[in-house]
Amino acid sequence: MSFQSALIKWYQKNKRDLPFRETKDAYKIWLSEIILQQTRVEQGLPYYYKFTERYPDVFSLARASEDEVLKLWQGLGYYSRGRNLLATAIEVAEKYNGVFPKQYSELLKLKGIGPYTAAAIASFAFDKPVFVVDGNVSRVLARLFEVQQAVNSTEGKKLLEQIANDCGDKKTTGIIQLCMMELGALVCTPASPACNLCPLQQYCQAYAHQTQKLFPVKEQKNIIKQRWFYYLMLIHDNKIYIQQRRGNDIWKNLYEFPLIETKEKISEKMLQAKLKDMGISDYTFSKPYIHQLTHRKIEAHFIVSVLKRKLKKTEEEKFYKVTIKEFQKKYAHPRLIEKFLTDYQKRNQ
DNA sequence: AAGTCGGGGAG
DNA sequence: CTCCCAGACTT
Repeated sequence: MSFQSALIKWYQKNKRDLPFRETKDAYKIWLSEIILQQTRVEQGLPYYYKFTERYPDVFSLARASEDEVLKLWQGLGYYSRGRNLLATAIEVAEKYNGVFPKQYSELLKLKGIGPYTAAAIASFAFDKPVFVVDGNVSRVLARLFEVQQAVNSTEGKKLLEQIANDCGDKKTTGIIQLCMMELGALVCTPASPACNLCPLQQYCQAYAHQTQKLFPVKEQKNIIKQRWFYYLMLIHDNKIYIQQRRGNDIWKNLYEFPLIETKEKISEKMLQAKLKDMGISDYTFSKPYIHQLTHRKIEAHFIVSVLKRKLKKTEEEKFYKVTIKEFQKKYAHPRLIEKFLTDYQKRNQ
């Protein structure tokens, strides 16, 4: 028996029931693929349900505002996916009459759709024989064949794609693709693969040599850069000041409190001077909130001040004013801020 | 080719 | 803590 048939057999018995596998609707498949980029199925699934319920088709999504989409996307991260989601929905609705293009090359032109997602849609929705190597597949293949090249190098990616394409013919590509992804997610996991449950055990070179931990090979270590955020929760008239983040930076287009970002950690005294310039004298200084990401560590403090009067006109115009409840309910904001607000409300109830 | 974009879960 | 996930875009 070939490893392909062993794999397919395993898949049919062990696959998870996932809603986006039960449909051929290109819209829903596209939506699921965008949500699942760099995101575990368990984490993305609630968002898939929310989005398909609120926006059952591409036209309803195309009618939404970006604020609305980002609010629904809140908590999932990589918010450019949410922005591109809307942009592409509008383009498909207007330029393509609401029908997703079937060709890989056409799909690739749409915002937020790269090589993986274009192939996934072409394969899953339109049964095209295209194979793509995602994180799961690269791990399975790297172990199966003890691939020495780094999976995140140009050379390694090329090689893996060749290997992958040799794994199936035109008829079996789609199913083999799904099988390998599922195997990577359920059995051939990064840290401690369940080789005893693996249908490919007898075909696996890494298993034969007990070198599972050495594969896949990766290059480059992560350098974690630090940032320091001082958020001002300024309360006036029972409302707080907020602004929308602009520029190509983390949390683009999400909402936040007025922010003082510094290149180094600064003392409370240094901050005091800055605040005094803004006319803020009476305030409390929160504990540090450490927001740890893969390549960023953000240390945030929250300065809470109840203002006796408005900010200066020039400052006042920079911000929106809303109640805390409105902010939480209607304005997409980072997890970090939501965490602070939860603590804040617990203390003040 | 390298840097950047989030958040959560596993180990 | 560190690493990784149904990757894509910018520089």
